[in-house]
Amino acid sequence: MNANDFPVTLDALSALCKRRGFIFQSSEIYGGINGFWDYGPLGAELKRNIREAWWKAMVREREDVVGLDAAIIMHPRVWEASGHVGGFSDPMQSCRRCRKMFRADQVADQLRESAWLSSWTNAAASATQTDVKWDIEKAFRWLERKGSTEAPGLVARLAEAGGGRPTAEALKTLLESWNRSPETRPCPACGGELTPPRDFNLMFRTFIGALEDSSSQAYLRPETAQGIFANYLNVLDTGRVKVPFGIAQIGKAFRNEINPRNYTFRSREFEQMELEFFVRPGSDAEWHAYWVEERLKWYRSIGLPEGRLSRYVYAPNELAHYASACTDVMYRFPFGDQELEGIAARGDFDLRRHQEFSGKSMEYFDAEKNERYIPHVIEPSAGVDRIALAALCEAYREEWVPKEGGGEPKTAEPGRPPPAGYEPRTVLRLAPVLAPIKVAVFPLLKNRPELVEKSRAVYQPLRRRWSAFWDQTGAIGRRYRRQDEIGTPWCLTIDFQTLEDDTVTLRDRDTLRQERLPIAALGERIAAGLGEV
RNA sequence: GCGGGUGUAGCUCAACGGUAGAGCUCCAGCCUUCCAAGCUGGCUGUACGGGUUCGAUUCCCGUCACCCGCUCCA
Repeated sequence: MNANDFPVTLDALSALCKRRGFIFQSSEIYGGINGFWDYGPLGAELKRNIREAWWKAMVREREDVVGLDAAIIMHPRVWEASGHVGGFSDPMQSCRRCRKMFRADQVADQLRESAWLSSWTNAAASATQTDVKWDIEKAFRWLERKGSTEAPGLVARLAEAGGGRPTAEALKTLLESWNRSPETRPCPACGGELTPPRDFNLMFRTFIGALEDSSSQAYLRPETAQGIFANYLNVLDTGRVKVPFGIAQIGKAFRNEINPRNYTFRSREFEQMELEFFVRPGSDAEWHAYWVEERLKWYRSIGLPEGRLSRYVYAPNELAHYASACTDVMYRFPFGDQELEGIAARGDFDLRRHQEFSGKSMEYFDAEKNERYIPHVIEPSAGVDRIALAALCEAYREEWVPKEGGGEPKTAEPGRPPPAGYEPRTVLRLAPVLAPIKVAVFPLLKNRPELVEKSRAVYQPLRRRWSAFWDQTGAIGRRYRRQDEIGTPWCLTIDFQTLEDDTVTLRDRDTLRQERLPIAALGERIAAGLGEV
């Protein structure tokens, strides 16, 4: 890689993606809608290539993994079992000062355990034999003494209410308000003002049938994984599978993210590629390590280099209570190291929960070992859109290329004009397997019918096999540049020699080199370049 | 979600309380024997809604979107 750590900005990349038809903002003609993206003709091909590379590596080439395509909307009980409804469907309050989030129904409990509040209560309570009363004066003195360190949010709030500095009067008003309406209670962490309870469930809700009431409420799946767990028994019964085995699925998932950012990186609608790999309890660690390596290998195979990939290993206190290990595959985006995929060892949590909620036994009988158990699961879960974005970031280059051909491109130095004899180009150096268009076919000149006709004849059989493109517009150099910008690895040019001996020139996107080869050899040459042989 | 900023053609940018312009791109034609050449012609725009005004792209308000920071991301 060149010296510049992040040679591409998201601005430059998103401009190219829009200009060339990779990615559009959803509903753009109506002003756009935050958190949703549409993939144009080239983006659709790119994503399809990513999915196919994954499916090939995870399902087709393996004997121990089968595929699945489950519905997006599932029985609402699925999300109770998974834990998505319950902990996260309750209204939340966040502190306007320290920004911490609290479940509204837990604020009272958390206040009882709050350090600043007990300190304050102890200082302000004036106990008689029959009653405990708050002494405003004492309370105010505590605030003046310890408030700014122990409850800065509360002090700030009183100062605001008191017109610059805290007053006993403002305190009295505040205490009365807390007694009147519990929703105005202070932040358990800092004493600041909490927002009113708001719904922070990140699942999109919908209704089944025409009646919109609570009994018909359903959710768009926030992850594809549950479709796999819910079908575990079906696949076990019909798929002729034996532990260890996996079920793989690709599909859309939806999360009502509070604040989508970084182009397509965090979207509200996104596509996941998930594998649930079921193993014998006790072999979790071994299989987890295996899948981390497998997945990293796959990322390298689609052109993401070792140097930009990393793994984030969760510390024990970061793990969900049921997980024994989790490793994220990270990619160095222009906006920092971010997760492409999480590989988690989830134990038997999911199957056990579904057993509990559905009443169906999830036990597996292991005939070889003659034992019965609920399999443990290793879950590699990847985001298609994130991988597409990483591939685009990785591929995007601004280069200087020699004007007359013959010579290697150089990496452009940002903000400087190219040296004499060179001109700039933008190129996507996508791995050929991901390139939306594999090969472009040009007649050298468009006003020579024999060249045009011949080029069509070369093009037709190629497009039946690969995504191919034919173009006769403009000078040949311009057509090469256009293909460079969308990542087409090879361009074929039909010239006058072709008419004599049925050979064409094949121009390489990355090296700019041309080789002349017989039309009959094209199929093999391109297949080899794609690693298909 | 909070604070700040920004919205004019596909892109980069002009202009103006009274007919919105350039370069590049794109399309068509001519030309062109391998890396964005040239000539001719053409398409396309004031984010959306409301207000003020004789008249609003311009001023005001709201909404939406985008950017930056914070937050959030099971």
